[in-house]
Amino acid sequence: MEEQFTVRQDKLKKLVELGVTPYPYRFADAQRFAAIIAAHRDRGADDLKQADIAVRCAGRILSIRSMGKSVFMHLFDGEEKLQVYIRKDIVSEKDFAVNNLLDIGDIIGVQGTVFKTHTGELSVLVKELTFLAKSFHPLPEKWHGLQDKELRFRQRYLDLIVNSETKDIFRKRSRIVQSVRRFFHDRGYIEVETPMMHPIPGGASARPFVTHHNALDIDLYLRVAPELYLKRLLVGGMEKVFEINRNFRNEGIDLMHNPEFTMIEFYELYRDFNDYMDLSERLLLDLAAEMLIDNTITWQDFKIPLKPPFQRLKYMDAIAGKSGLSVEQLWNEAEVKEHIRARFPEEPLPPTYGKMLELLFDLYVEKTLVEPTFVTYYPKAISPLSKWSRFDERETERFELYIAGMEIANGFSELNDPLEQRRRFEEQTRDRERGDDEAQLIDNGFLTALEHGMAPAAGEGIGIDRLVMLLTGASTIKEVILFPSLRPKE
RNA sequence: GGCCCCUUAGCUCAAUUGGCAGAGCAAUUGACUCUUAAUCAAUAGGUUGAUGGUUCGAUUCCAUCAGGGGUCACCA
Repeated sequence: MEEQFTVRQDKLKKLVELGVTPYPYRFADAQRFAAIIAAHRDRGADDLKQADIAVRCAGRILSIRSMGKSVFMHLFDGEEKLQVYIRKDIVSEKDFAVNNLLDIGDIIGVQGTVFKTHTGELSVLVKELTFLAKSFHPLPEKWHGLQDKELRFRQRYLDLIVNSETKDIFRKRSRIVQSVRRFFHDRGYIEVETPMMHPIPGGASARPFVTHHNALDIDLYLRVAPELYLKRLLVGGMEKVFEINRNFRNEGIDLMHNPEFTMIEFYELYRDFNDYMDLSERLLLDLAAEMLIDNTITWQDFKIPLKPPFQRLKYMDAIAGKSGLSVEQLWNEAEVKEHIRARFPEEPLPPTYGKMLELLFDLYVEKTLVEPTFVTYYPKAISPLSKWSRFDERETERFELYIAGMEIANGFSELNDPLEQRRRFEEQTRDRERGDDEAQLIDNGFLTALEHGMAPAAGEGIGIDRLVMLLTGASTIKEVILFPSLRPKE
């Protein structure tokens, strides 16, 4: 422990005595291991010997097998492993002395020629060795990798060095985000950035984090959603916009939730929620084609084929189907209250009618929505930013997409009647007074924007972390966030 | 936040009803010019998460605390 640290510091001193620069500035033109392997993997040993191909590459030492006057090491360039072979009769005396002071975990650069060992492994015969960095700490064990979840998350760099599955997940995450971006750019959307700090937290029902701005001497809230700012852009005539960024919600941490999480929200003028269900389906199928085998999500115990068209199910029908209540009974607050009291006496009675419906939905429906399903026509009471349904004033043109019992997307025809929007906010204020502390606050700046006239529009948000979970099979949200929220230690 | 489980060497894991805390890898020293879980010989490494308690004796039993995992609640 302490001993390994001091031993390795001594080795660095000895390297300096040999004339090595302990922290050099650059090692340019290093080839990626993957490229070297791909270029020469299929060539025979004799062929390679004759070709005498020079390569230059760098990586972290993962293993050392020394036979005294010759040494094999595996290097890792963050992506692939490559074996290098150092012989006393080939490298300079100094380089061989440097080699003898190397530890697993150190980073070196090498120049040499490509060859194949007797067992056929493509390797680099080192001619020149460049010391690049010392590791004072030992790497986790090579057989089992790093198992301890806490260490994996707190010291993610170790996880990335030792566990290749971790690296795969984040490479896939990058590809997914890239594909999503391309999807919207290809359709003429422009990417925007709106404030992360809001004077009034809005756009979603959630508790915010509070911070303070000293110069203005005001409290600000980390945003729970960018929605109200993106819709201001719609008023400004930005016809198609999207933003991929973090939202912050002051809620619990579990398999599906991290206090900061990544959302894409996108909006388009002259569209409604039907258009956006179609668009969501297209996006999911494009991603599936790129990321999945047979368009099938493998997650937990589920195998879920993504087959269009996705099922569409009205919110109230969904609850009615599972609860035994009729849709008309569900529209009656007294009946709903009675049902909850009778069937779920242990549940605290929600403070508002909307919350009661949400409770029933969560208890009866959510986990059953394994196949991709658009739940549609959410009640007005729980959808303060959605436009009322053209068929039933009690409902809104809102949908949520569920896959594997997880909420993945939430979209709607945007409410663009400023007077109705103000009434909805006022209703939220009444909910808040009844004890719903997640009810939304009145954002007068947003209302003023709507009063200038907003064309009909559709909008939607998709949780990127959950999407990545589904597409990579990751079991928890912590596996798809590089540095998930943990209690700080020490 | 409630409940349940976990915490032993740098890492991965052992330890009989409560009876001297062990192994592999990593490390140190030595041998070895095609090894790849390299091999061989030797060595070192521990306040068993922390603090109290019970006991002749605690990794083991009890209490409190800390961190983590799982679950429930809130939420996406």
